[in-house]
Amino acid sequence: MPKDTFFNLPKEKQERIIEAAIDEFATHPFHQARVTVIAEQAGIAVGSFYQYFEDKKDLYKYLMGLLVEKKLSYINSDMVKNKDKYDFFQLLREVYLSGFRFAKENPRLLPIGLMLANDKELYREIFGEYEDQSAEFFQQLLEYGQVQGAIDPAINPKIMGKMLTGMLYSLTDFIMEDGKFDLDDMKIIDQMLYFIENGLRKK
Amino acid sequence: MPKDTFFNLPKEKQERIIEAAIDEFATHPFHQARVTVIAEQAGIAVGSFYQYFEDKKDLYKYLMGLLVEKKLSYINSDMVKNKDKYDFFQLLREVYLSGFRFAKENPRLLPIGLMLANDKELYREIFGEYEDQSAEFFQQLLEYGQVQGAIDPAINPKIMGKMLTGMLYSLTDFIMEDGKFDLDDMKIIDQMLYFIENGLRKK
Amino acid sequence: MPKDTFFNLPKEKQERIIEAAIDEFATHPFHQARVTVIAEQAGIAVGSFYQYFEDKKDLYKYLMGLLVEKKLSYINSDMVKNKDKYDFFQLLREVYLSGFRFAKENPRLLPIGLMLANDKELYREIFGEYEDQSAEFFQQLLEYGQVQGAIDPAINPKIMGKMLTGMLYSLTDFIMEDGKFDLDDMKIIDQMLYFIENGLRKK
Amino acid sequence: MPKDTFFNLPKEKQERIIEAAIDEFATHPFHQARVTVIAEQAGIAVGSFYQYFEDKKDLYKYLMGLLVEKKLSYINSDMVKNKDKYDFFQLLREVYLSGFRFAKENPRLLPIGLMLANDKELYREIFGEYEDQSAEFFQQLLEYGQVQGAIDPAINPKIMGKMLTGMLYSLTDFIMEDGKFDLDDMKIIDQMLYFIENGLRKK
DNA sequence: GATGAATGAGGTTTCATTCAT
DNA sequence: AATGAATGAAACCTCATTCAT
Repeated sequence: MPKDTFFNLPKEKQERIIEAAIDEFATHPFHQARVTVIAEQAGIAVGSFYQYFEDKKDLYKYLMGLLVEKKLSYINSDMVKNKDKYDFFQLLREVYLSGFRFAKENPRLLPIGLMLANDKELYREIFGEYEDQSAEFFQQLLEYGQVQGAIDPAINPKIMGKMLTGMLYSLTDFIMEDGKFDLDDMKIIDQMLYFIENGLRKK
Repeated sequence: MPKDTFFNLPKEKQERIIEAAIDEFATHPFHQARVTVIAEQAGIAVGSFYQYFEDKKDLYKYLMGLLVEKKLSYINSDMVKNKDKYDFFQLLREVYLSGFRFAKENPRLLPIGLMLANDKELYREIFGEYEDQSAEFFQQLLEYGQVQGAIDPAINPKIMGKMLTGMLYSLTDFIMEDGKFDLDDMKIIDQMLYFIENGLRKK
Repeated sequence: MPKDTFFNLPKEKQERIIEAAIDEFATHPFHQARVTVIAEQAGIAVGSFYQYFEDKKDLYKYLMGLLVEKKLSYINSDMVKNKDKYDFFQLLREVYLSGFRFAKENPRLLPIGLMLANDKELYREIFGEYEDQSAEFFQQLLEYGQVQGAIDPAINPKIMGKMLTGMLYSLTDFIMEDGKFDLDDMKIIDQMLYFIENGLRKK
Repeated sequence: MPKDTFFNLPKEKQERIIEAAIDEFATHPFHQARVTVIAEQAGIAVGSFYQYFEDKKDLYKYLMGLLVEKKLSYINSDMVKNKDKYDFFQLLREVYLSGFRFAKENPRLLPIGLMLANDKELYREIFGEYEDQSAEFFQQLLEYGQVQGAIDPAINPKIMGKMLTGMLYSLTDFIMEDGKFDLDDMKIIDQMLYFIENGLRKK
């Protein structure tokens, strides 16, 4: 956790630092990211950095917290709360849409998350041992869908949960390569769901 | 490219070095991987390392080449050559199976590829600007499938190519988390294809 | 010398600062002692510290002055003034006793003095070039004792002055290791003097 | 322990490094001593330093080992082995003489030992919890002397052990202030022993 | 006077690469 | 070719001191 000194800073300055950090961490894996660069970018002295944060990792963890928090803020909480009022495919669409919107509006945060995912050691230090929640979430959604009768009972929720996660990653890939595609956003989502729906729906 | 001195080495020694390198790069991102460790592991002197390779990156690039080569060796070349004799879903199954087998038999190579994928700068240096070939390959396959009449014409090959890639990644994830799942291999592949087939087949 | 601002402070606050400083300097050699810790302990801001003292050394010097002053306050000034009324061994006993009482009642001050004694550079800056006064004092006492006829004339006052000093240090060592010995205080002093008296008295 | 690389160095270079280290540690307390200075003095690169030693503390511990070893080499091992052939005061003289000779010939090592003695934390790390062996040694010698009948039974060996240690320290002080005294060496030792003998001998 | 954030020089340590044998 | 010591450019982090309010 950042020290109090950080939170006592004017919002504007806090943001400058966070922005600088995101810039650095988005372009370099943790160990390659340099405190000096962040400080310089943010227009503060290196010494100040260490008055705000315990060390480089401290800032990094904090950033990850923000990322998670922000990501969660994108999902329609109303739908989550009343998920029994919605049909499986409506829920799925919502999940994909929220992931999509988040990625679209926070493109620089994406690579940070991805890099972390590939540094097992660091990942564990930050998120502990807990597993890829995404796949698990989809798995539960699928089980629920099967109970509802919307999903083909031949589908194995565990395997398919993983697959839906993989496709979600692909979706964010589109965003990261933005500009290279002339497809409009809705069309992408619709395509995915069209495909998934045909693949999963009970026949 | 490694220097001639490297290729003049007895095969056994070459292999020892490659194995050591794989070990190190599989557990550490490029910048974290240490030449010293590789040399030690391989039982050679650090100085020798630099007589075989230009520098750390040189070895890394070479390794990547091997990886790609090896990966390609897993796909059934007969099928590729005579792909017009096969039906779309047969081809797809073959691709997934080869990816699966490769991952299963070369588990240490997987994380290397993943880490590289997250170091954009390095990636570019090694593979240049050229795009995710996997997605493109699937895209072509899909287009071919549509011509053949096997694939629903409402499917957008570009988008779906990306999705099939994402699912392929998920598949390798299963292997990397091996032991945690009690699913038998064929079942996983079958499930995936069952789902994909329902999702894509012309109705 | 501390600035006026320090002396204008309420006595209570001055003491808090001094106490904090003693705590820090008693547990860390000068260069290891941290201004921040002292300020925090004393409940003042770091900035304030520099309004009271020129710098860290300033406080340290001041502390040393206090230490010396306090130490001197322990010797029976009446005896010093009328030292011709007393016999050599009475005087010696008084000196050892005062050293003993000082150490006993100010245990935290002892290590500060010891540490300083080992940082020649710093020592010189604070006490200048002037020599170990303790040894010199004992030397004079011994010379006086020889004149008096109490001390064996074969004794060399310079050498023996040094030795008496060394034994005084050993005495304070007993205090610093307090609790480890089950000897009662008077017994220690008596032993020492018994030994010294036998060693020195004119035969 | 220094790494093998250090011991593989030509003796001459090893010595240059040790000399440089002694110089630095003799004039600065551990935390104040700078690796850079040692390296520069020794005429090696900083990087080399770390190829020879784990870190600063590693070198320091090694130095301490040398010091102890050297110190022990000064005592007449023949006498120690056959100590029952000697009289208490002969043994004591030998101990003081060896301490004296060591100090005389290795004046720069003395302050290092003294500084360490005052950094409790560091001391513990290097010598563990074990107590001032010097005092204990003297204590045993005294007990032996009492059994022999040479020493006044009224003497408390524990207290007096400490005192003899204190005087030994004073003796080394003479050496460290060398040049300031016009006393010749033997005279100092003789004086001390004359005094001690009178103080301790059974009457 | 009081505060506590801001500063930056300086110290330790790492490691890719070069050099000398 | 083979070796492994030598090098030095970074990088992280600490903390006395100054500054601005």
